[in-house]
Amino acid sequence: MGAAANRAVTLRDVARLAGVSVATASKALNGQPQVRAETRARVVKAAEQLSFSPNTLAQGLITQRSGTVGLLTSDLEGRFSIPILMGAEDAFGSDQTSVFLCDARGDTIREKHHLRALLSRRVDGLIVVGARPDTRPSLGELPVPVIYAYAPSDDPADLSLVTDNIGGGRLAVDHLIRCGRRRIAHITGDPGYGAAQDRARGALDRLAEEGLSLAGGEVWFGMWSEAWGRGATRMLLDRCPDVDAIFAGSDEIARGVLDVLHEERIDVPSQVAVIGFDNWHVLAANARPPLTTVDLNLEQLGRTAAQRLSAAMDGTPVSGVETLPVRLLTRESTAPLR
Amino acid sequence: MGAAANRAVTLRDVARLAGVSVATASKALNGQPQVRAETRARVVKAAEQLSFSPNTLAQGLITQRSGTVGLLTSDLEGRFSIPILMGAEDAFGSDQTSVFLCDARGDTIREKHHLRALLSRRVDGLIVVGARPDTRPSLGELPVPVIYAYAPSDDPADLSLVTDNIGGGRLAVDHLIRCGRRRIAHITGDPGYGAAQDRARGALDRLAEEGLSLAGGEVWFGMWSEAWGRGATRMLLDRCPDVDAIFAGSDEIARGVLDVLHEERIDVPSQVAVIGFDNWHVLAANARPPLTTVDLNLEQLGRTAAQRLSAAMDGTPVSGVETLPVRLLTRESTAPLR
DNA sequence: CTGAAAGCGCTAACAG
DNA sequence: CTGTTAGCGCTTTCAG
Repeated sequence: MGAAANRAVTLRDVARLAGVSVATASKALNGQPQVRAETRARVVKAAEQLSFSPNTLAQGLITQRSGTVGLLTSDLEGRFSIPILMGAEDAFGSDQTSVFLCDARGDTIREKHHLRALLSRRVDGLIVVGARPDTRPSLGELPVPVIYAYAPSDDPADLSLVTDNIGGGRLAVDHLIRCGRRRIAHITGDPGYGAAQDRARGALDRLAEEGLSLAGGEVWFGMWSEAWGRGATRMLLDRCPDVDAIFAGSDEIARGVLDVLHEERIDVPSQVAVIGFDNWHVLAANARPPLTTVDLNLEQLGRTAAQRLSAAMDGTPVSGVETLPVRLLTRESTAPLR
Repeated sequence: MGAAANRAVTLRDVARLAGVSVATASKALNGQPQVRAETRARVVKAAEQLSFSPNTLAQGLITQRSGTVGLLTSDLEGRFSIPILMGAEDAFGSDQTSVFLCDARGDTIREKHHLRALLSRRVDGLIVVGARPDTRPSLGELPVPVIYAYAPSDDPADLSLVTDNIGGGRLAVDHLIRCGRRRIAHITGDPGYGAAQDRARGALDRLAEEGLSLAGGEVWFGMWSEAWGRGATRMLLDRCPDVDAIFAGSDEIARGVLDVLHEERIDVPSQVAVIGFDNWHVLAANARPPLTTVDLNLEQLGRTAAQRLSAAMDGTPVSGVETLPVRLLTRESTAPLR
C-alpha cells in the first residue's frame, strides 16, 4: 500500500487496552522499577499488539533532547564526506541518535538556511564537514556543541578533527625508502591546497632525514587530475630518466603516472615504484597494477567526531585541532628493489 | 565556543519582551491576519532580539507533521545513492523538510532498526534507495507513504522509480549507428544484474531494427571492472579485428576497453568509437579520450522521488513502476566515421 | 504499586 | 484585535 495513515497509535491507546493509566503505561514501557511485573507484562503485550512506537517528538519536548544531530556538509559529491558521514552514523547507535543530512554545496547562504532549520529542529549537536582540508570560517557561538571534521575551523576555540597530511607524506616516502628506493620524485596537485603543501612537507622531511633530495629537483605541483599526472610524468622521465619511485599526491594523479609508465614500457614496481594518496577505491584497486596508497581513515575520523560530539553534549567540550593518523595500504605498485 | 547552551529561548520569552500574550505572539510570527501591524512589528522585533527560533518538535506535536522524511539507503558508498539523495534534498526545500539519512548497508536487521527509529521520529514519508537496480523486498504496509528509488519494490502496490536501462542501451547503440558504425560490440558486467540484461536488450533491439547483429557474435558478459574490460577487449580484437565501435556496460569497463585500444595503437574514436554507461564523473571525464557515456539522470530521479512523496503525503498516492529517462552525454570517445 | 495532575512549547478555537 | 483556555503525546512529581 504505502499510504495507510490511520491515526498513529498513542500511549493512551496502549494504556486503555492494558486497562491501566497512561502514567503507568509510561513507567512500564520505560523500565521504571515501581511497576508490578504482571502489570508491566500486560502493558508490553498491549504495546506490541498495537505495534506502538513512542512519539519521539513528544519525548523530546519533555527531556529537552531531540536525539538528533545535524551533519552539515559542503560537498556530498565529494568522496570525502561520505565515509566520514558513515563513520559518524554508526558511532551514534541508530537507536539513540538519528542524523539530519544537509548539503550546503559550498554556499554560505544555503549553509545559514540549513543551520537555522537544524537549530529549530532542536538538534543536540552538529558536525560540520568541509570539502577540502583547509581552514573554514567558524559558525560562531551556537546553542549546541559543534565539531568540525576534515576542514578545520578558523577559530581555535572550536574543536576540529583533521587528517594528518604531513604524516601521510612522511609515511609514503618512508615506505619507498624501505623498499630501497633512493631517487624519489613527488608529483602532486594544486599548490593552493593545504593538503598538497603538507603532504610535500612530510615527504621532504623524511627525505632529509635520509640525506636524500627529491628526484627531479623539486616538487611537481599542478592539478588534481590524471592528465596532470601523465604530463608531469613525461617531463619527469625526460629530465630524470633514472627515477626509481614516484610519490603521487592523489590517486587520480597516480593513475596518470601509471599510464605513462606503462606506455613507456617501464615496469611497475620493479623499475619504478608508485604510491598514491587517498585510497579512492575505484581508482586505486582497479589500477594496473593495483595501487599502494595512503588511506585517510575517514570512517575513523567520522566515528571520532561522533564521540567527541557525544562527549560535548554530555558536558565535556574540548577545543583545538586534533590530528588523526592516516595509514599505509600496500597493494602491488610498490615492492622492494631487486 | 561551541557549547554555550543556556536555556533555549521560547515563545513565552518573546511574548513577555513584546508585552503580549503567547497566543498573540504566535499569531504575529505566523503571519495570521488578525493582528495589528504595530503589535506584529513589536513581536517580530522581540523575536529577532532574542534570536528566537520556534521549536519544531512542539509545532509538529500539534500539526501532526514533523516536516521530516527518512532516506533509507543500502549503500552510501555506492555512487548511486548520493546523487539521488542530493536531488531529493533540494526538491524538498530545506525550510520545509529535513531529511534523516540512514544507511542499512544491505543488512535487513539494520534496516528494521532504522525503520523503527524513523517511524518513532514521526517522519512524514520515506524514500528507500537500493544499491543496485534490481527488485528488492517491499517494506510492507506502513503508516507513512514510501517511494522506492533506483531499486524497485517487489510489491506492485508500492510506487517505484527506476532508470530506463533498456532505453539507455538503445540510446547508446543508436548514437553509434548515427556515427556510421556498423560493427558494434557490447562488453558488459555481471549477467546476474537486471541492469546488464536490460542494457543489452536495448542494444540488441536497436541493432535489430537496423538489420545489424552484434560484432563478436554475442554480448560479452563478465564483471563490472576495468580488468574485465581489458580482457574482453583483447579477446574481442582477436576474434573480430574489424570492430568499429564498442558499447561498454559501465564506465569502469569502458576504461578498460580504452586502455587496451590505446595499447594496441587503435585510435579512438577514428578507428573504434567507445561509449560507456553511468557517467561516473571521475572515470569518464578523466579518460583518454574523455568518455561519451549514458547519464543516469540520478539527481532528477531523486527530485522526482521527492515530488511523488510530497504528493503522497498530501493524499495523492500513486503506485506501480515509473521509468525515468536517461540521456546521452557526448564527450570525445565517439565521433562520426570519416 | 497505581493514578491524577501538571507541564514541555506551541497552536487553535473561542470569548472578550 | 487580544487574551484565555484547552490540548498535541509523553514524563514526572505527588498523593493515594
